[in-house]
Amino acid sequence: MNLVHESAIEQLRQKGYKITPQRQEILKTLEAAPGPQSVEDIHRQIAERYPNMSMDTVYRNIAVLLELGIVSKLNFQDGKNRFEINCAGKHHHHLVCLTCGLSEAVEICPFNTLDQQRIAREKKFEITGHSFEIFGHCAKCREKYKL
Amino acid sequence: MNLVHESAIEQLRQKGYKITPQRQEILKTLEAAPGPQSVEDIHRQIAERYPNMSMDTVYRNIAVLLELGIVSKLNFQDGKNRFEINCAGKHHHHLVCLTCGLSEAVEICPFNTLDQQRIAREKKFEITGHSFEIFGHCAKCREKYKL
DNA sequence: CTACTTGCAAATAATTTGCATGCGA
DNA sequence: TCGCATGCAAATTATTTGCAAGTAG
Repeated sequence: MNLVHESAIEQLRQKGYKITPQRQEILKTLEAAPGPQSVEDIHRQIAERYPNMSMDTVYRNIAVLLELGIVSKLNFQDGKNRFEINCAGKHHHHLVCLTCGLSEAVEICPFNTLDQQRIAREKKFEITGHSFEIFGHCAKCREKYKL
Repeated sequence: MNLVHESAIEQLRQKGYKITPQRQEILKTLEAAPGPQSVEDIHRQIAERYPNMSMDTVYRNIAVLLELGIVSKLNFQDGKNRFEINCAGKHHHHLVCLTCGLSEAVEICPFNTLDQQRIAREKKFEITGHSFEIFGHCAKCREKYKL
């Protein structure tokens, strides 16, 4: 089946977390998502099929998935965090439209290994991650609102 | 006097905003700050001298300063936004310690003009800004908690 | 004087937590 | 069975907004 899914489930199991239907739904939703999803987004999608799924379960499970490094947290400056599943070998960042709020992935990552090593060495700082988002206005909004 | 301060005041004036003591205090606080400040940080510092300064005034004025490009908004993944004054010619980013929450500025910006132009062209995306933060553990915390 | 501002309080919005019940291993 | 998980509701935290009173220009 899906390798990402299997590996996530395996990691959960190994750390003593139980494989509940809710957890699986959250994973499935993130896997199927076209882009980063907010907790509300995730909840809404699952609630269509499981009306008694609660928001806090999403929050709690996202926290677990973050802890295990299965998902990443992104901030698009609109007051809510968004999450996306980490597909190995597909490191990327986002163009975030400040007008419509939609985001698009871009493959470029300007933060190269050399710079990382230099900073780690010079500052004795252990780097665990980085965030890089590009803000602006997308083609559609520029056209629509004459930006 | 302080050039940054003067230019900020001038911009406010030109846009029809009034130069209230509250606004000046907020600017002074940001100018004197050693790093990005949260709204609460700013409020606390001013409240020592002006006990009836309210939080919402800080929020409202930060919004104005952001609008005019006088300050930048930063997100350090801890649930609150932080702000810092834009000193011309001193573009930089931050090392954010996930243990103690403190940040340190680094001069490097990996996002070069060429990449910006390429993205703008290829995606027809108008870039207005970007955020780049490096997360991890600082030297002090690594020592203290044996990370 | 007059429009922009402020302070207060109440309203939102996002996220967290306590607790009794439920369910995977 | 046993401990992690869940759902519900209440609590927190960050931020926004309505409104009457205040003040810069």
